[in-house]
Amino acid sequence: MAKQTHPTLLDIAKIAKVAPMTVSRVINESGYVSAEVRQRVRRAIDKLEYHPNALARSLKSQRTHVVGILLPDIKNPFSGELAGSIQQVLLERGYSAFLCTTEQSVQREQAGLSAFFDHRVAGIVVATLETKAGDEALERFTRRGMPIVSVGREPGLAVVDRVTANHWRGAFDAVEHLISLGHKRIAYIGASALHARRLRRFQGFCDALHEHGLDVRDEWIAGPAGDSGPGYSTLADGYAGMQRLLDLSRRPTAIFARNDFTAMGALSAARDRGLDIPGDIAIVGFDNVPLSAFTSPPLTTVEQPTAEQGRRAAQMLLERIEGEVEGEHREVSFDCRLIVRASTQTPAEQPE
Amino acid sequence: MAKQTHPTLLDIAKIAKVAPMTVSRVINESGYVSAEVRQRVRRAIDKLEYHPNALARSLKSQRTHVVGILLPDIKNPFSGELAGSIQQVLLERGYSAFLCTTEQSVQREQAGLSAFFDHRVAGIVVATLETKAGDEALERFTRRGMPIVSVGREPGLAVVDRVTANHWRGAFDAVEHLISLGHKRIAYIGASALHARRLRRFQGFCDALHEHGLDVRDEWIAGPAGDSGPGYSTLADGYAGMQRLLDLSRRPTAIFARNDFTAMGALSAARDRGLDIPGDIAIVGFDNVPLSAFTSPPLTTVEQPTAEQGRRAAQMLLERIEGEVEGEHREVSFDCRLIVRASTQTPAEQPE
DNA sequence: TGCATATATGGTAACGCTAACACATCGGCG
DNA sequence: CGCCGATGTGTTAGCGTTACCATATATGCA
Repeated sequence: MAKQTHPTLLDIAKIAKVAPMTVSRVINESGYVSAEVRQRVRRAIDKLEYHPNALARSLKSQRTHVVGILLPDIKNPFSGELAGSIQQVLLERGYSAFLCTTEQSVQREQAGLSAFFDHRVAGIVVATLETKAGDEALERFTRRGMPIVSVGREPGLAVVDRVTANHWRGAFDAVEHLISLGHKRIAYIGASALHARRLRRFQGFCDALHEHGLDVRDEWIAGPAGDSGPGYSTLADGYAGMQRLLDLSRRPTAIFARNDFTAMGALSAARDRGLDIPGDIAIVGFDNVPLSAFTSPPLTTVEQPTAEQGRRAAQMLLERIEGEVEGEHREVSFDCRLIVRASTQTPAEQPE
Repeated sequence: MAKQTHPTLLDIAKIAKVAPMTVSRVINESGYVSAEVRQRVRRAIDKLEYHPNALARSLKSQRTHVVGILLPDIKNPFSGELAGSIQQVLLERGYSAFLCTTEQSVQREQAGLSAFFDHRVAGIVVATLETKAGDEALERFTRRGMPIVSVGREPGLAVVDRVTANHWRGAFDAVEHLISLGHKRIAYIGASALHARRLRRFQGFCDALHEHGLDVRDEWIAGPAGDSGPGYSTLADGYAGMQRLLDLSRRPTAIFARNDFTAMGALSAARDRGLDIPGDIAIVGFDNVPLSAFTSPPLTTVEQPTAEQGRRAAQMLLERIEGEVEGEHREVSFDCRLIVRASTQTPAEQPE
């Protein structure tokens, strides 16, 4: 067992020849301490390289300065940027982050949430997809008075405040953009029809088609090969999905991909078949990852303000933690923005 | 102030009509407890949804089950994958992760390390670039008996165990691959000559050229525009660097990029100039990010086993924490692997 | 029957810190 | 001169948990 030993308040007190309480006062700059004693204590602190034990402090004060962040998977660039922006706000206000990624595992989700709870974090930011067990756990936590903010989740129960982007609208706009270019055969890549229903981006896709009198054809909805569930969709999923769509006798002329990586996979598959983008087939992505501006052709996509969402979520959480805000759940929704690049244009003539 | 209230051992003890110590025994499954009492206690625990306070436990037992992870920036896919693989091992062994990303800020690095220390983490995994202040802090921590494992860092001081990949060799192999194809004018994109010196990938690049009697020309070393330091190099850096190289009267015929994103930026810049890859100019990346197989053309690159490094680092750290291993610092180095794809081929004839 | 051992439970103190209170000493002022 | 508030320091207790010791009954065996 690697044993660590650390000096305590008492050690400092002995060296400075004062009571522990006085040392505490120096550290917290609270109460009265004479200049002379303060200096003596400071010197002892420096000498021993003393750092207060946050565990003991938290136990005594019944509050921590730690926030739990629950993310789906860290490879997803959305998660990364979110974590970074949340952390920035936390650090500025003297909080630290306890992080857990679930990687689609309910077990990991439970383990992570338990760890948060056991360590009595001051609050939690959740950015995972809803699960039954997860929602129940969160609900238990809120009953104990733990502030929670969700990011990018459906308006579920159990949650105090909610930050999200209008994915539905973003998808709607993207698909309407394709329609306005003259596309009538528009496919979706990113989740099976079964799982897609839960996704707002997919709903926006469907609603845009309906609004313009176009069909949502089942064969034009391409999920991952093994239908692995509603998790993040990858390059390989996009590639495989596009291949399936291109094998159809009645091909789509445009693709709405669930995210940029899926779009890039689709792009790659089309290119490998010798097709021209956007001449033969148009592609729209979602998320505006940095790379989307550098593909060939650059990808038309929808931007969601990820960092803003993270910052806002952190701020809202801290407001709850510090008791600046109480009462009703709050909801903040950010707009998405269509970014038209070269991967979309009017379709070539096609046989009906 | 959002106040949380949690039941304690004492609450359970009262309900189950036993002493707190007995409850503790039930929870930890230590010592003797009769079946009947155990059941009574269990029922009380379920009724109140009691969860032991990890803070109090840690304070008493003088050990935590929390590991600090210090990362450069989370957007970097290497960091993401590393964090994920470390976490997996930690969770399996009942540990949780305290995470901090430095984003090139010495101040954030210090704040993060202090937070780790104040919370008395059981150990630390560091994957940031060396800084003077950071090394000093780590050295102080080791003096206190805190186990530390570094990943991907130089063999610096202050650190117990070290996990790394042989970046030098990977770069050497990649450049030798270009040379074997007949390239003689090979450029580097990713850091200014000043900062590149510290990078093993750059050293491998230089050494390969020297070994084959080729020059390392200063004008063929392209760093980011503002020379922003040794941090991660981006798509935009690659794009801008390639533009500068293509403006030279004496152009390179091949590019060794510091990482895949830089390579993709370079690829994009070359394409925008109407150049053919690899016909006009060959490009090699580094890291084998998923996307590198899907660019056009797919990118020749060097793979480093990121997840293995993370898992190994976590294992080594846990071995130290649990006292299974003591004494001398250990070093583990993983091999990189050249992955030849379509972005490299024999150069076209060029005027000398 | 007596005594060692296994089984079962409780009491006390301590981990490191700080809120709350107690107790000084000092200057100022009616 | 006595009283008040400001200033400076110490004492006590408790946050929730568990290590350690004490106690009590049950069981086995000579």
